[in-house]
Amino acid sequence: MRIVTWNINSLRLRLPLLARLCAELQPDIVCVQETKVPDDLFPADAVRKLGFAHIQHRGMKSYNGVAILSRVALVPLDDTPDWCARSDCRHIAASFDLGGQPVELHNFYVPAGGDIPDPEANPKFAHKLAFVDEAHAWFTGRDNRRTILVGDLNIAPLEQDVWNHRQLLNVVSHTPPETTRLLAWQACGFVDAMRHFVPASEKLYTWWSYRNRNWTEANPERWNRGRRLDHVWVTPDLMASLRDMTVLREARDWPTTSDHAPVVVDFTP
DNA sequence: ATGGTGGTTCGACCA
Repeated sequence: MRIVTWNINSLRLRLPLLARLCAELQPDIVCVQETKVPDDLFPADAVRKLGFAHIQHRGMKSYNGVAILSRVALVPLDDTPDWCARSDCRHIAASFDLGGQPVELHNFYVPAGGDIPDPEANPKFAHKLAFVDEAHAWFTGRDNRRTILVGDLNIAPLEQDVWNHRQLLNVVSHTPPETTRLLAWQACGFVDAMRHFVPASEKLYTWWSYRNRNWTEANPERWNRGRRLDHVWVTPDLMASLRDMTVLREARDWPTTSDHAPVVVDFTP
């Protein structure tokens, strides 16, 4: 069972790249964020042609939007909160069968939080912190079993999740109020599945800014200034099923691609 | 300290 999470930054614009991803990786389930497509305009036919007969999507005009594209049957999970009472299409969940038992899959797109890391001065940052607190509280109140949580969480929690820890300590995505909250949410019942495969002492990124041009090895000044904003968490009862994890870094070099790379995780039943 | 790029939608907002 291969699951991919990818902030695709416009599903309609990048349908050809989704096709390429599927041709190269043959994923069973793809969780996408920032689809930027309202539900009535969702390109369901094109997605079905890629082999995903089972689709759950929650979108709005212009912003946000999440979807789960699956080759295997999905049972939608509808009793999820309206985070921060905004109806802004940042979470969708469903369960599917893994080895004869259901697994619950949550796909999140956490608010980016704007530029100023001060909740008093920046309502977007306050929203981000409140969103993570709410999600933490909701999962804390549940019996988390056989659950996978993926998505663009827009926070790089560990020192080696950014290209320069000290330099980014006051940059939104890596500030202590964010990283502390994210790790507290994770600790309420999850294991970091990416760090299960790559030790915390090694650099690991999933996002490279569009604004950093010429980020090639030939340009060491700007090379590889990444952050790990995308995550895969699992409940401990699924750790024995974890088989492999890859950040498809090469996808960040595809023409007209997203600023996020897909994260691929393989499970065995 | 600033501005750098990209998507949605057509001026401004968001990332």
